[in-house]
Amino acid sequence: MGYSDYTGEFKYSVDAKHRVNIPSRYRKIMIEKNVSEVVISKGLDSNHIDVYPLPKWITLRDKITSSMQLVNRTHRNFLRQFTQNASHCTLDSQGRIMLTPKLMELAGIKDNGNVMIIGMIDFMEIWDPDELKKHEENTPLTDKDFEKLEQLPLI
Amino acid sequence: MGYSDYTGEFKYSVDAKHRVNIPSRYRKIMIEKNVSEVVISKGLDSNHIDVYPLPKWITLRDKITSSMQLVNRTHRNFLRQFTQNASHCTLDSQGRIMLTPKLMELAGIKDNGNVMIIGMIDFMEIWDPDELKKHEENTPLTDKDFEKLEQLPLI
DNA sequence: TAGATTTGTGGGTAATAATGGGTTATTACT
DNA sequence: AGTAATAACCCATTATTACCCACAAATCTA
Repeated sequence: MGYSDYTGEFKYSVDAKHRVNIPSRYRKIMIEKNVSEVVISKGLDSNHIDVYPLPKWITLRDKITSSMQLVNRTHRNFLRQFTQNASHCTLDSQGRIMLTPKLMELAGIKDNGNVMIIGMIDFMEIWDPDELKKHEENTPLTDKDFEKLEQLPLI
Repeated sequence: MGYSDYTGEFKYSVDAKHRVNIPSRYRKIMIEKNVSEVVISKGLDSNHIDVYPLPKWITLRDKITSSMQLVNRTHRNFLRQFTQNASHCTLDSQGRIMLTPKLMELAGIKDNGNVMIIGMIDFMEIWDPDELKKHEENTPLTDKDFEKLEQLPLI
C-alpha cells in the first residue's frame, strides 16, 4: 500500500455538467503511482458512490472473478450489481471526474449541489452530504467496536 | 522506539490561519528519525486531536486494514470513521502544522486561542486547555483502573 | 552579563487549488 | 448525411494554501 493513502473528508460542489473535483492530495498520489483512470461504481451497501483507482479496481475485479462460481445464483447477482453500475473515467485537465446520471440518482446527489469525498485508504467514496449525515447518525461506533479494537495487538 | 520519546506538556497559540507550533524537542526527534509528515486525527475516545508521526500512523493503519474485509458492512463503517477525520500534514518551515476546521470543532479549539500539546511516548495529543482541565478533573484513575492495568504484561 | 542563537508568532506574497463557463470535437439519433 | 445532444478541451476568476521574511521573547554561551 505504500506510505501514501487516501484519508480525510472533503466538501466539493457538483456543477451543471456533473463534474466533481478530486482532492489535490489524492491527485498527487495518483500521479505518483502513475494512475490516471478511476472506476466509479455504486457503493457496496448504501447510497453512495465508490471511486476505485484503476489498480485497485483490477485487484477487486480479479479477486471476485477468480473466486466466483457462475452456477451460483447469489454469485451471479453479486457480480451483476458489481459491474452494472461501474464506469471508467479519466480526470480532466482540472482534475475532475464526471458522474453518471444513474450513479447520482442512486446516491441522491443533485445537480449544482455538493458532495463529500471520503478517503478509504486505497479508494474513495462520494456521498451526498445529507445522506452521509444520516448514515453517521445511524451507525455510531459502539463500545463493542472499541472492545474489538482493544483485541488488536499493539494498539 | 529508541531513546527519544515524546513526553511533557506544552502550551501554544493557534493563529488566524489555524497553525499550531510543534515543540522544538519533538521536531528534533522527528528530524533525527527522518520524519517530516504527521497524520492528525480525532482522538479515539474524547474531544481532542491525535498527532501521529507518519511511521506510527502507518503501523496503526496497517493493523486495522489488514484485519478488515471490504465486503463486511461493519468493517467498512469502522474504516470510514477511522479515516474520515485523519488528515496528513507536513510541518512548514517554521515547524508548524495546520489544523482542519472539523478537528478544531471536534476538539473545541478556537481560532486565536491556545492549545496544550501532550507527549504520549510515540505520538502526541492536542487539547483545548479547558477541555483538558475538565477531563483531568472528571477522570482520575480509580483502583479498578489500576487493577485492569495490573493485567497488562510488563508493567 | 552581554552577545549570539534558538524558538515561537505574525503577516505579505507567490503559487496552487477549486470552480465556472465558452468553444470545439465527438457521438448518437432519425 | 444532417442535426441535436453530449463530452472533451481550454481559459478565466476567485479562494486557499505554501512559502518566505521579520521580529520579539526566551535560552544558551563565553
